[in-house]
Amino acid sequence: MRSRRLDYSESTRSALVDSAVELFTKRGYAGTSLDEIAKRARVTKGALYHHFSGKQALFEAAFDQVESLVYDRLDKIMTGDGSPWERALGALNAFIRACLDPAYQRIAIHEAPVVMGWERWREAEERCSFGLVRSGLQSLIDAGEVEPVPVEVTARLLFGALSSAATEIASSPDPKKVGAEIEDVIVRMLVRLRRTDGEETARSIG
Amino acid sequence: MRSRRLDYSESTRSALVDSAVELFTKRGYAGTSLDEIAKRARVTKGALYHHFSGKQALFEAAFDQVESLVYDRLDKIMTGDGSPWERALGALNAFIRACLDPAYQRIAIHEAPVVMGWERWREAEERCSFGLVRSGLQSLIDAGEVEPVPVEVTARLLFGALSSAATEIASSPDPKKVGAEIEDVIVRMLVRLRRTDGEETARSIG
DNA sequence: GCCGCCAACATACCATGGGTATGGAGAGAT
DNA sequence: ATCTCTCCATACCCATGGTATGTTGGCGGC
Repeated sequence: MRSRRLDYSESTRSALVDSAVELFTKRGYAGTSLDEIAKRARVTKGALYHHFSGKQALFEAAFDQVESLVYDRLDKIMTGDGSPWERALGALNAFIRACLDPAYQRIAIHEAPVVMGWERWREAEERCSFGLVRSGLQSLIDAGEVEPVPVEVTARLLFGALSSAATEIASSPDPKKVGAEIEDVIVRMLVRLRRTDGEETARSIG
Repeated sequence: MRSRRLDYSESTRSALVDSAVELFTKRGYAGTSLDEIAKRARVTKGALYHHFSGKQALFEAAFDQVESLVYDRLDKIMTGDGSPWERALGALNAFIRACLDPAYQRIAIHEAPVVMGWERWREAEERCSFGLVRSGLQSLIDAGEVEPVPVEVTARLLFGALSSAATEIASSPDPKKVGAEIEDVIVRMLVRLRRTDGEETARSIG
C-alpha cells in the first residue's frame, strides 16, 4: 500500500518541476529566482531544497521533463512502422514541431548547454533527441538509403542545423511557413544524399 | 594633440575588455564576478562601472571584441580574389578555424544568445559572421554556382550546423581530424547543391 | 604659476538571491 | 502511546551586481 505521504511528496516535487519549466521558459534560468518557483508551486524554498540539491539540479529536472516528452514522441515514430526513409522524414517533421514548443526550445536547446555545461548537455542529449538523430541516420546508411557519410559528424551538423533553425521558426512572424521551408530544405538535402532517386513528398508542418 | 588622460582611459577600458574576454571564456558569464574582472585589469569596480553600464554591457563589449576579429578575417577572404566558389570554400575553412578559438566559441556562439537574448544576438550576428554566411550563399546563387534555395533559411541552417559542429571539433580529442571531417561533409553538401559538377578539392584544416 | 573643473577612477554601501542551519509537525512503525 | 524520520517552513548567511559618494590628477583659462 503506497503511503499517503509519498503521494504528497511526489506531488510537490512535480509541482516544483512544472513551476520551474514554466518560469525558466518565460524568464530564463538567470532571470528566475528560486523563491518565485517555490511560490508558484505554493511551497517555500525549504521544500525546494528538500527535493533538489540546488538551482542547477532543479533545472536538470526541468530539462528532463521537456526532453522526455519530445523523446517519447520521436521514439514512437522511429520504432514505428514504415521504411527507414519514411520514419526518418516523420521524425524530422516531429522534431521541427517539437522545436516550436517554447519550453523545449529555450530550456533544452538554448539554455541547457550553458547552464549544465556543454559536456553534460551532450551526454544527456546523447541519450535523447540527438541520439535518435544519430541512430536514425545510421539506420538510413545501414539500409543503403543514403551514402555512407561520417555518422557522428553528420548527425551533429544536422542536429545543430535543426535546433538552430528551431529558433528561426519560432521567432518568425509566420512559424508554419518558415517551418515548412526549413523542412523542405532539409528534405531536399537528404534526397540529394539518397542513392535511389525516388520521389518523396515532404509532409508539411501545417 | 591627443590627451594623455584619454590614452590612460582607453587603456583601462581595453584592459577591462581583455580581462572580461579571458574570464568569460574560462568560467563563463555567470561564473565570473565583476570584482574578478576588475582585479585582473588592476582596477576596481568603480572603473568598470565608469566605462560600462553593467555586466551585460561589458559582455557585449567582449562579444564585439572576439566577433570583430573573426569578421575581419572572413571579410578579407570574401572580398578577396578568386571565384565566388573558391571564396566560399576559403571562408568556410576560416570559419571552422575560428570556431576552434575557445573565446569565440564560448562567448560569441554559446553564451551570447543566452546572455544578450536571442533577438539581440541575432541582430549582432546579422552584421557579422552570419551576415557573411548569408551574403556568401547569396552570391553563390547569384553567380549560378548553386541552386536557388531559400537564402535566409538555408543560411541559418548552415550557420547553425557550423557553430554546433564547432563545439564538437573543439571538444574532440583530435580537433584537426574532426574539423577536416566536418569541412569535408559540408563541402560535399555544397557540391551536391552545385549546378556545374566540377571537381573541388577541400582544403584541410591542418 | 595657480586655480577651478571635470573626467577617471576608488571606497563604502545596499539589495537581491542562492545556499544553509535549524525547528516543527504529522504520518507510519513498534 | 511514543518514537522516529520524512517533509517542509523559518530564519539566517554571504557572495555579488549595482549605486551613491568621495578623491585625485591632468588640462584649460587667467
